[in-house]
Amino acid sequence: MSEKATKAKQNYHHGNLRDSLIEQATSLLEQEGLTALSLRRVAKEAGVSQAAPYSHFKNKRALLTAVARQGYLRFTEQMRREAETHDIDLVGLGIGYVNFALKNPALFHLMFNSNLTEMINPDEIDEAFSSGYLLLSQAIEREPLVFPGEDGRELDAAFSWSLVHGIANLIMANKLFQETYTITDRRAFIEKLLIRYLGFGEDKRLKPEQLPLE
Amino acid sequence: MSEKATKAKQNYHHGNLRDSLIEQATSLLEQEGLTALSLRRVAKEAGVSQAAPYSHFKNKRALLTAVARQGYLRFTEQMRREAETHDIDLVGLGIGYVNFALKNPALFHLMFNSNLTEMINPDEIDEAFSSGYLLLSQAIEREPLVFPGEDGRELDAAFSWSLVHGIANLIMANKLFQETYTITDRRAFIEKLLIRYLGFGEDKRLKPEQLPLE
DNA sequence: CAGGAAATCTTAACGCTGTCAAGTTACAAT
DNA sequence: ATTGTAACTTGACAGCGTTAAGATTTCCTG
Repeated sequence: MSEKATKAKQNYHHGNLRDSLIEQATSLLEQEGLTALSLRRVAKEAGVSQAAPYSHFKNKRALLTAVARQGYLRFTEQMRREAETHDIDLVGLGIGYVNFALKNPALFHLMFNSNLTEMINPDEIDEAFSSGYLLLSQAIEREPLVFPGEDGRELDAAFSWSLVHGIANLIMANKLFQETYTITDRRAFIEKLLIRYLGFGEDKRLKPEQLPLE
Repeated sequence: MSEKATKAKQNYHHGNLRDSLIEQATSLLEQEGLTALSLRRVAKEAGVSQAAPYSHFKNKRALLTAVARQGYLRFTEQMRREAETHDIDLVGLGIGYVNFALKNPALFHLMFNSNLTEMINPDEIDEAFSSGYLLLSQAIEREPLVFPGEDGRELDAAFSWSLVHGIANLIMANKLFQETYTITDRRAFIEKLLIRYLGFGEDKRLKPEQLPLE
């Protein structure tokens, strides 16, 4: 037949269904939201029957957990790249963080805000998550301490992360800006916020970084 | 009959179904989570048939919006009381904020993190929400400016709110503390965080406030 | 006080969902 | 070639949100 390389589909055995399901689920998640993401639709999109996903995932939550896990890996990779190109720096990292949230709101929501709704299994993503947290710790190490004390680093880390995480979440909830703000205003506002309150040491310069904001 | 005052139920007409539905939904939300909250269960819990809610709410989202709306009102009322008893102050307000989130995690999540999943209609809660935002603005007015400039107040407000909101969300996501931390450690950590980074002026004293943390 | 309008609630049904059991197909190893 | 196992399909189940049609009660108007 020789259509193995070109299509690799319409066979009884899909060949790469597990990854394909994660991919379709991620795409469906970002394009139509978490509510519209049903296991049956993901299966249909992947070209298999309704129950096929159960060969690779225990249930819907297991699939969503895999999606979130891959989200953390992408997140970390993207942050690392940004941090490396503009030399590693806390403000740059914060901008990258908000950036990711605004570019992938539904995925970000699944990653961070779906513990409570039990849509994902937090234990299975700890390792993917903590590799991202390492970046924050490293950046914090390079900054001067805001307050002295033995728990200074830990407090600075919690502070920085909370601030950036709060900004991202409030923007996603559409609660941070006045309605009169243009997109340019919003970008400038976010940058000011991060530079002022996250720039621990001397006054920082604006990054050429652009925030998407739609 | 004279069972109007005692029961006021098992009549064909419930009498106060709308409020009763909101109440049952709120209770179900906190006790079993958003996933377990189905319209049919809420109706059953209120002692009416599956379709009865549609006499009072257009759909499930409208009911959840009413729940979130009432959550904002309770939230504001609680914050106002806390702020008044310990004289109005930004740090106290922040503690109250985190407090509320930890005591009512599912409700808090519905209020702030469910825009994206379209479980509530944001337009119908704006008014209930903004009365709470007023408290923040007032508290900010009484604090010294962190940085001078004409948008100083606005930036300070966005900063303060983002920080507190981020702390609340990260705690709810179980991402802020090391596992070795005891509950007492966690309380102290949160208070330190808020006092250090949110105490704009002189050094603040610890409030007698206690954070629940489970 | 009568009677009709309007509000409230019930029953029944629709398509969609997550999940499971049973059977079918393809592949891999002996 | 045979057999075992993994991958997939079909069919079914209960629960979901929502709607339509009809029943019951309250409320308003005369």
